[in-house]
Amino acid sequence: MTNDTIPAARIDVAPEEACPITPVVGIVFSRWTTPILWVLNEYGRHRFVELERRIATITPKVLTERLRQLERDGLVVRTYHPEVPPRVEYEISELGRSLAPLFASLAGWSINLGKVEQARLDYDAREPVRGRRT
Amino acid sequence: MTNDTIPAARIDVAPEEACPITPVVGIVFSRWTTPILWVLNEYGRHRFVELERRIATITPKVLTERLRQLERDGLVVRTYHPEVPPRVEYEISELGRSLAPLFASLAGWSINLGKVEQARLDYDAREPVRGRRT
DNA sequence: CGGAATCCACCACGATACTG
DNA sequence: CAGTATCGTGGTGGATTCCG
Repeated sequence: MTNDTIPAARIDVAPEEACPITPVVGIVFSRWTTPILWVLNEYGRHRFVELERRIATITPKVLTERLRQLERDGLVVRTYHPEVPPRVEYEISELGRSLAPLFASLAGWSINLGKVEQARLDYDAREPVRGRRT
Repeated sequence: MTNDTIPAARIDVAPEEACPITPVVGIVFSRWTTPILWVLNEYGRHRFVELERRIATITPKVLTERLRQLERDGLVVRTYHPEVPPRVEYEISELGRSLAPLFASLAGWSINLGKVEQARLDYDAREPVRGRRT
């Protein structure tokens, strides 16, 4: 505990981000990951096509990519059943499940979506006044 | 509490997303918004350049864009002081401040980053076995 | 200082095949 | 069924320049 530990340093924070949660956001909230994790968490194990249908607007290619990434990050578990026809199942991992309270929090914040919508209307209503001074 | 509330409907979920938190994610976790909100929430009101320096890797163009978006969504308040030289200050709004617990949750989940890293190492270690069957 | 305007590069995503 | 391969594009972000 001598003073040869980090010398207070500049407050410039990390070189990368001024924000400690950025890495988590990158992992958990990159495109399509939330619908996938939500579905797996909420409705349990799914086959590929089931996910595809459940999410509907995702293409198989992108679904594959995202599932790979989630599997790699340890948030999703992939199980291959060597049958004919082949069957693959995806389920949320324990690590993935640990995100549940977070998701619940997020869902809870949804009650504020109306305020956001209203803020947008207000903003758009007074913004045509070009120049945006004041 | 009669059964004339939402008639069960199809479970096909929303047409857009199979996931109710997607809208919130779009608003709160789009690119750069977290560092900005985090800084404003954590360190209070900032001038444009201060934010620029604090975040460091962001370009003024993108910073402007994101600040506009956040202002429009009611998460950030912009105050213009007509002086010479001009001075503009950004601070988090009450609505933005309501995200604080969420951010704290996220920050708390950071303890799992090591597990993610380990999962990646494991995955990469066994993946060179091409074919990815099993 | 606090931006706006312009130009450009990249790649994530979508669409459309095809396969074990 | 559960993907992979290939191609094309648009939209986002970076770099640069200029302005009130």
